Amino acid sequence: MTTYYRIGDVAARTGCSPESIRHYEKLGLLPPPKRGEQGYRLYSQAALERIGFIRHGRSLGLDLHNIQELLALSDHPDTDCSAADEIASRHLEHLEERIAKLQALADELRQVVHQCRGGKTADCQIIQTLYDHQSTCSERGCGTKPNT
Amino acid sequence: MTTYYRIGDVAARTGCSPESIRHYEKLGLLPPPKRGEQGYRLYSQAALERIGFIRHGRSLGLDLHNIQELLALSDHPDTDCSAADEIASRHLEHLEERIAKLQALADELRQVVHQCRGGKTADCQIIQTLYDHQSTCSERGCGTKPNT
DNA sequence: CTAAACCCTGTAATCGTTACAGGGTCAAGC
DNA sequence: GCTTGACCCTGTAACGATTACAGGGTTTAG
Repeated sequence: MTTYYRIGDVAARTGCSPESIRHYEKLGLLPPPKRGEQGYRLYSQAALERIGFIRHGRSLGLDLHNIQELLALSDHPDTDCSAADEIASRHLEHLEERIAKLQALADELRQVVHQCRGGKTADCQIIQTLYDHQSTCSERGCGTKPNT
Repeated sequence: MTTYYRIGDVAARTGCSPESIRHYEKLGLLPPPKRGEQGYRLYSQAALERIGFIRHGRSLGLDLHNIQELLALSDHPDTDCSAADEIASRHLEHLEERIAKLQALADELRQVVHQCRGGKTADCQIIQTLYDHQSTCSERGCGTKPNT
């Protein structure tokens, strides 16, 4: 009596494209689903929830590797859950670091934006700033890695 | 009398790996450099500054496409520089959007982190939250795209 | 004279997702 | 019947920026 959904239905219900669902399966985040007569994938309600889990994790910015670890924990209800806490805490730290970096970049950009109204590029403050390494960059440790 | 640098020297001076330098050349951000007798690339001071421009742009989070446009503007000093302002402003907006999104994610994560000290994963608040779509997600428009 | 440290080219990996190509299956409408 | 469109399948390549090879040549220091 359990209902099964084809991949298109699942996509519509979860907001996760069929391509991504197949991708998750290939990566091992989803178990190989039942197959219908023509080889179509058939998903149970439990699979739907697992996909929801993945999407929610992604929407939080977790990478698929972390999500896989969380799913593995979830698959073993008797294990200690401090590992889950670890993953979430670590990700939160990453987020906070990234926010701080982006904030610094935005501050830097704000200083140059709108400095060149109507001028020629020869005098453009933005372009000058990009050519000038020392100006805003050397004080902080910002010259190392491009920050996404 | 102009000094020329080999790619390794340039890498050391600019903090840009040789691979990236060759990559920028292939993409057309850098003109094909002079070549020494053995085919080694030889870079002028001007090329060094151009690479510095690229790196600084990257460190601000600009993508290579935008940087290429800025370089093109810089190569034509007589053109109007409002296009540069456009690019910088647009990027600043993107940054601010991303900061806001990451901020929201961090807030959401903070609510679940450290909720499961010492428990079993069966009761883990973090994992529960991920399974539970409606909890924190539906109010805002956060269920759509994963945010980097 | 040999080993390390360079340089070259070209290709493939990373991450998550999307977009194809090339093919099969099934429904409704003519 | 037969076509059209909407599905599904597999496998591969694209995106962006960087890194890591493989497989080869050159220079330099010991």
